[in-house]
Amino acid sequence: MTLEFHDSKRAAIIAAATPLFLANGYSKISMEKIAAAAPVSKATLYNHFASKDELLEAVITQFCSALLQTMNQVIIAEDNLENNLNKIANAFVDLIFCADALALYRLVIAESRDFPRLGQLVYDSGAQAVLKCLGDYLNTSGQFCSIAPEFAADAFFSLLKGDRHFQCLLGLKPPPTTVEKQQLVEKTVAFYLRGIGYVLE
Amino acid sequence: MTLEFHDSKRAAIIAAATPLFLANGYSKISMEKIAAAAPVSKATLYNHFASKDELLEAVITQFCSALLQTMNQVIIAEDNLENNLNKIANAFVDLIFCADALALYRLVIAESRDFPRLGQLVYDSGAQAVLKCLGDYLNTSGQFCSIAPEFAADAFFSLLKGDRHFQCLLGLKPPPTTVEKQQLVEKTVAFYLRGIGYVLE
DNA sequence: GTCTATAGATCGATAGAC
DNA sequence: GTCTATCGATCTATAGAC
Repeated sequence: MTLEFHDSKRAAIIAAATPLFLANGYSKISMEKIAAAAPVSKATLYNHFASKDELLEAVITQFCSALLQTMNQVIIAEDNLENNLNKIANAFVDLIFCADALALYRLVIAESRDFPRLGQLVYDSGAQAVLKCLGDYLNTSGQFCSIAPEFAADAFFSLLKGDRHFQCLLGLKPPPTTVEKQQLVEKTVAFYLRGIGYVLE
Repeated sequence: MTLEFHDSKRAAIIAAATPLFLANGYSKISMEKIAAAAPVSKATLYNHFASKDELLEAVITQFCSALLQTMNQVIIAEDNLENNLNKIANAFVDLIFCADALALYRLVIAESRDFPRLGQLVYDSGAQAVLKCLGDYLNTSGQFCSIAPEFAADAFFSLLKGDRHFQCLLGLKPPPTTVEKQQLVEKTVAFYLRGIGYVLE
């Protein structure tokens, strides 16, 4: 058995770096702090990740797929539009308002200028997949006043985000409670169905 | 005449720091670079601003009021709802999609964790004022299916932001062109009027 | 592969001359 | 008030022993 990298150390590094980056941002966390939290030496850190940039990318990649697992489990059944939209809306607000997702938003927006690949990575595995899913569903389930499906899908998620999401990003308000999220979904779906010209059954 | 601070130097410092912070972020710009760009010595910089934090706050404060001047010039005339919404929408998308505003979004979201006052400052002088203005207008111009005015105002601006604003924040897409903005406003206003239950005249 | 120790650079903030 | 020069701390990344 030749000398090999210990995957457990790599996992430990990522596990230690993830909450540090999410809670404090990229530039405020040094490789020294990550090494101490792992805990490994700084040299070991650089044996597994060629640079701090590379470590950040690994952290974001793994964290994105973990976050999106719940959203991908939403299955659109053979039900009426209103019920399906409610189901999608609940999963979506749970996703975007959880503390981890908010921290991810902040981190990626902050670092996307210096790491363009980061923004692309998060968008492709997140927003884009969700938008396409709803767009396809709307496209197959009927035509609504000749609204383009892409526009309709975008509108749905934008309404659900709303101003509250922005306030949460700025740390001005806490994430909505379960009750607040329920009210948000109800009002939004009702508004949305009228907007796309759907007549309630 | 006693020794006094030269206001022109203070203005020069802010003028030099503003584009640097907006284009590169807070932590990547050193006081040395700002001093060199002003141009003043680093000691002079610290005579006008006790710390780097204080300088950032002054930069954001001044930049916010400058950005919002155009939006505040929108006057809601005695016209029908559709025309007024179109007017407001055009001013809003011009504001939020301009390169300066996008850079401000990125900067404030990135730094709001370490400077909570920054987020409050930007939100109060920006989003909150705009939301309240539209909410009051909707409240006086009629009742729409018993939708709360705050919800209705939030929905309008959220629809206008849409996914494109997020993509612009991440640097994945350029700001929409004049034509694209026009299309966005048209589609959004039409969708919105149906959503709030307004019958086109 | 992992460790300790350190190089090399940059940062925020200050001291003292004028 | 403004300047030059510098302190003390912190950072990313690496060299060499085991």
